[in-house]
Amino acid sequence: MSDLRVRFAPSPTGYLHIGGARTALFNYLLARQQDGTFVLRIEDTDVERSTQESVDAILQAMDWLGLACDEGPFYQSDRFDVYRRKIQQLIDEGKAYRCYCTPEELEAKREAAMKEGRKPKYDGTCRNRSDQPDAPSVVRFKLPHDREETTFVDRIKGPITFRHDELDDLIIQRTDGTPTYNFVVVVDDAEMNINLVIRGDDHVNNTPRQILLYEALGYPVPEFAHVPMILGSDKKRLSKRHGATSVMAYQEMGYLPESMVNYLVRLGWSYGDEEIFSMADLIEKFSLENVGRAAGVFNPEKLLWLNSHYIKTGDLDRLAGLLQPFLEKKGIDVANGPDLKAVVKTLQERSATLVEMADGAVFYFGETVDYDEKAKTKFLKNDQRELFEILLAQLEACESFDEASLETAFAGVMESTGLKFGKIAQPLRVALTGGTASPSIYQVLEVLGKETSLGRIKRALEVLA
RNA sequence: GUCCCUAUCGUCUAGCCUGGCCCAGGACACCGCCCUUUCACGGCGGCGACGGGGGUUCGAAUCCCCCUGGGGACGCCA
Repeated sequence: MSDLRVRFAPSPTGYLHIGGARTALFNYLLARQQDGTFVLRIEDTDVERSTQESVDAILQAMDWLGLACDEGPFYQSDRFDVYRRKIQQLIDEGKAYRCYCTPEELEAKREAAMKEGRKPKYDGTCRNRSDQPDAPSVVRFKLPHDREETTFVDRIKGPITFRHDELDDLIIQRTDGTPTYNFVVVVDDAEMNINLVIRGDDHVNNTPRQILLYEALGYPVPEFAHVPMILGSDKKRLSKRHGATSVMAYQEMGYLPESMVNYLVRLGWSYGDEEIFSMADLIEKFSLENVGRAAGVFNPEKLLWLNSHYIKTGDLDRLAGLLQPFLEKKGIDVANGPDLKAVVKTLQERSATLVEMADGAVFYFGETVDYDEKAKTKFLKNDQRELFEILLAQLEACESFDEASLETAFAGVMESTGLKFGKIAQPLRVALTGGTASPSIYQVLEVLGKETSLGRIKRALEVLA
């Protein structure tokens, strides 16, 4: 085991979204690759907005993607006493102080600053006061001014420098006594010995003050790697109006987890011209050095393409198992039909999602099919009566319904009717499947089986008009 | 507004560090052709980009500067 320790630290205020999943994935890949440790920490210091349902949803999504953690999940809500001690320590050392300014006062100052074109910062009103009014207070970190700027070398973006006069005294404890994000993230990452923090780009601005906090607390400063954001097609931050952003929504839409993993990793990372990566490939090949520095646009079409690839090449047994719930959701009793593996085999080349596959599979189940109206009027006409009767006789005589004997039977039909294959196949397809698009007619016959196939042809004979 | 990040086809990207092999390669999408019993798959081909301006250099997508565009942050959210 190497000493690399990384973590994923979602806040449980909703489902796991695309962006979070990618961050989690990058952490996971590096941990596995370097035989390090992947820690999962639930950032629920905002007691108001955090829910157990969200925690469960996040855990479920990570499980679906195959991102198992090595330690955790740890909950920050279990650790409030640790934070309280550390805050007291800072106060005792004169590195933090109580501030009695009200939210209203602060808001007014912010607005005024913005209006004057200044960066809205806390003005330090309470920084040096010695009285202790009997009023609600927050605790602020006293930003050290012993140097003018802080620089860190981001593993993805390179060196980044912030001048300290851009920073202000941030609140580390709220009026209600709970600690804030920028404080707990430092304490926890330090206490959990995290030495590489991989997180979203939106945190670079927090990094310098966090570094100052590490120093004030006497902790070693970890390395940072800030991964770019994911945008929607309009280059705005990805949100629900761009479509589904929840990882699990894609499972419901019939996506395979490996498609999502493959897509997510290629969004902002590349390995030459390669497009297809298994988790094992990624563990071997992933590197922060090849992660791009600019934000990327989420492209559902490419995800769909990857999904069709993985369905096309997927294991039949597994796909059958994954497909079953989608069929059941449509009210289909899979026991009343052919072997699911055989069904999948006929459909995997023509389905981009499991939902599509389920749609395409319904005709295999049940005694009869519902005819598509247009298909029926076009192909189930009275002048096809003779064709169907010959078809019926030839297929009846067909001992086994394998491709070879079916071909023989069709040759017979073509000979006695003088029709081309297409003229036979299309009406038969409608009789068998109810529609004009399906797997190859031989496959359909074979999978449906002799009894069902003949039954459906007989029924077609009854409805000819 | 201020600060930070960023910039190759519509999108994801290779190339950039170590200038010439790049009148820029791959993938998705799109278009056409082929294959074909339908729908698909597949094969072949096409469309399509170095944001702009200055430098440096014999030579720049590659190095430097400015501009512009895009994103992010500026919370008693994380």
